[in-house]
Amino acid sequence: MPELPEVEVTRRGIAAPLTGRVATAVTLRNAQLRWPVPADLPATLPGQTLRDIDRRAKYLLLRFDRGTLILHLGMSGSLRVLDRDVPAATHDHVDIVFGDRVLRLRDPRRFGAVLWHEGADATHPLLAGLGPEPLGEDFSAAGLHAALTRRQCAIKLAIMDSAVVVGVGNIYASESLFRARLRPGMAAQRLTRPQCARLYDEIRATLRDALDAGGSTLRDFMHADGEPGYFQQSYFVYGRDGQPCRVCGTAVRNRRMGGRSTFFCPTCQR
DNA sequence: CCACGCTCCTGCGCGC
DNA sequence: TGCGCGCAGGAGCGTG
Repeated sequence: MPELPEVEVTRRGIAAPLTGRVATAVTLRNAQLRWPVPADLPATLPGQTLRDIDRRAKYLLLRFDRGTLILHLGMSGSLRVLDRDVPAATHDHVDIVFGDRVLRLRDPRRFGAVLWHEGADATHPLLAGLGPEPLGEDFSAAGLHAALTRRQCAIKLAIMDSAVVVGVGNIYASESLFRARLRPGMAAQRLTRPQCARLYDEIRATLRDALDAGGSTLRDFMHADGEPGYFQQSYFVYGRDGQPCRVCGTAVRNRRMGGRSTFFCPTCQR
């Protein structure tokens, strides 16, 4: 499941071979993603040069001459750059062809999105209203504290809210809270300033560590027959229900919060 | 403004 | 061995 580090690794992986190239064709095999892929994309995109690729939250923003192609990988999406004549497989829904190369979106669960937007990012409903980037300069311990003082919900749900901070998914929410030694169920507004500072630090450290781990796989990222740059990672608590905490040995617990599995160590997290 | 539950979809793991 | 069920999950969106 692509979280922010995986999306950033994907961005770097596809930017290197594609930036500066001209789109020559678009193939839509299945336009029914989370929202319909615009049917006129095969008419819109060809002839336009890919100038740059940015990322905002988990959205990839492919900057073309006359607009931005917004991509989201959902839960199961992946992007690869391949030779154009590599046959498409099951769940390969969209191709953006760049001459002899192709950017191919595979997304078995089709929670992803491919959208076209002309105009400033802030004018798009999916991008307007997003909170700060966790690794950016707009995110701060003080700002996090301010955002949390209004929230009565559990801290885990708060940091997964894109209005508070973007890019913290279910896995890294549990991991960040473990590293900050905070119970996922504690009320967001009850975090003290020092606790907010710790959480701020650990959200960033958790994402940066994952990014570093992913960066090491970047070398192999674009092999035509390889899987994209998702990487194995050893988690402190995520997915480790009943197994010993790596710090103190207490059995890790799994509790459902907001319909999502939430893992924590009852001893280390208070 | 805030909180919560529903929804989209397929692959996988488990129980029988 | 095979079948069917339930769960997993990002995040927008409608409702209270």
